[in-house]
Amino acid sequence: MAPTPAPENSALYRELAMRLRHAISDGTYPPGSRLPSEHELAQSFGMARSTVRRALTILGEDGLIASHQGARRTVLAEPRLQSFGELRSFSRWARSIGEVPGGRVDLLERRGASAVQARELGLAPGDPLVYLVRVRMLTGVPVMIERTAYVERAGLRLSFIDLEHESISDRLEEHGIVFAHAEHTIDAVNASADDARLLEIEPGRAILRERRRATDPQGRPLEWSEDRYVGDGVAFTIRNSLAMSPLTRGRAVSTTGNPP
Amino acid sequence: MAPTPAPENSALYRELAMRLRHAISDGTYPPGSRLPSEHELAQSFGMARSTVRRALTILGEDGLIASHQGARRTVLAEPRLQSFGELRSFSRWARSIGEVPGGRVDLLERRGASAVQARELGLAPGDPLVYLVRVRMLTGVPVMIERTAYVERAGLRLSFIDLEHESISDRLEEHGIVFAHAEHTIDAVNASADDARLLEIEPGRAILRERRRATDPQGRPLEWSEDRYVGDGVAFTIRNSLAMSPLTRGRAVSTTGNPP
DNA sequence: AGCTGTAACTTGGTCCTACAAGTGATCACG
DNA sequence: CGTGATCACTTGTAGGACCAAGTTACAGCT
Repeated sequence: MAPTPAPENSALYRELAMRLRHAISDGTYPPGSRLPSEHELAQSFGMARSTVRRALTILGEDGLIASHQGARRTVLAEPRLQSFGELRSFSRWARSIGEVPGGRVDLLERRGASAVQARELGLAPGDPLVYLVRVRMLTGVPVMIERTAYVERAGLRLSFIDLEHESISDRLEEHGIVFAHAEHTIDAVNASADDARLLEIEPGRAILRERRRATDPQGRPLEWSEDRYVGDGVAFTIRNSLAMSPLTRGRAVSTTGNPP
Repeated sequence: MAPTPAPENSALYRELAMRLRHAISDGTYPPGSRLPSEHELAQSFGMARSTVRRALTILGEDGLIASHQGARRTVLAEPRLQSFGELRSFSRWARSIGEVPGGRVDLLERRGASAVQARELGLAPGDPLVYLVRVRMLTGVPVMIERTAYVERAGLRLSFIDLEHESISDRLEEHGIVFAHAEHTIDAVNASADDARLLEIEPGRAILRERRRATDPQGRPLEWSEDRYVGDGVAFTIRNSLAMSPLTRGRAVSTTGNPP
């Protein structure tokens, strides 16, 4: 058999993973049930067992199925719609849950990198970058303040974007700037007077703070952002397994200094 | 070549992944440098390319290396000591960062499941479970309140454990109760009067709340826990990539009701 | 010097085989 | 009727082959 040339960006194993995910969420394989054996899947989809295994590995990493030597795989949970894009982009996430994303630009300027920003973006202090502060809303209600420093390469493209309504991620990707890796640090702080004003809440309310550094496929930093979510508006969810755990608990570092 | 019989629980590819991880953290392959090619690694470790690839896949999922068709893999970051065990167990985590874990039991009793607990643990409301409230400390300083509901199977073992000093996870594993999957939901709330008293902070301070459901390898729920961390004491970190993203952002659900 | 085209190298994807190790159900036997 | 041994099935690990597609470096040409 000739190895299929892969029609689009879709590999066979990713295709199958997607199909199985759907099959789980549409009730073909409800939680608690067992999946067909690797052999059967290979047979019925016309691919090799190794390819099937690769697809199943993905579902396992997502925490959707459990597997043990000797026994058929068990469906654990229904998949949540989630993707890297939804996580990085507020707009995409908002649309995916049926809300209307909105934003108000509070500040957009070219400036020199602070010490923290320089360290996180791999620049020298004072190197030029683009700094953007936005209040993000879900269907009119403010839920998050976003303070992002973009490296120049990405940031200069921002001038051409309608920041109030368009998705920065979408636009940047069209210009060949792709976000591939991200590191998120999550903790809790009390709302400052400034936060309270922008989010229309009382000062002191609990804020879920996410600091994020995103890089391109080569690992070069693209953005460093501090997002502050209204405490009771948003939650983060992680699934992990013995085999794979991308989540770490750490002592909080006081990188509080995100400049005015 | 006969496939090596695997000396311990260690598979070849996991062995190699571990070695590479060490090689990265000890500076052999510093961030920014490129790894040897799959072929070279296979050669020098005497294994097949497919096995090497499997090891490299793991590092990629951990966000340690970036890889692109055609070019050698690039080292992105140093590995953080992290493991599923450290994430689930406060004791293990504390020891791993060089602190002395401590705890004070506030409450331990057998009781009937509340509606929320029943749903999360797959029980009927009123079914017996074991409920444990502890204040956890790092080197004497309280940093977290842990309110955990164990299914009976796991919970009944608790009576034999010295809850103030021993690690519950360690002990339960010795009894054949293994935690294999977990789902964590993280948001921020303000400290209640009760929280403030137990954690020795002022009421209203920002609290990082982690709700967690852990299951055994078969996917059967073992525990459902709500942990409240002092906001400026602890942070969670997640790495993710285009290829894999176990982290989801969701609207906060008001599962606030963890009983008195 | 600068550019271009090509060849060698490198990773991505698919398929195959073989064997080890654990599970589950059947079946024969006491 | 229970019980234990057996065996087919299933997943885990390892090795290997082949080609596609992207990157890099170098040689040679202008």
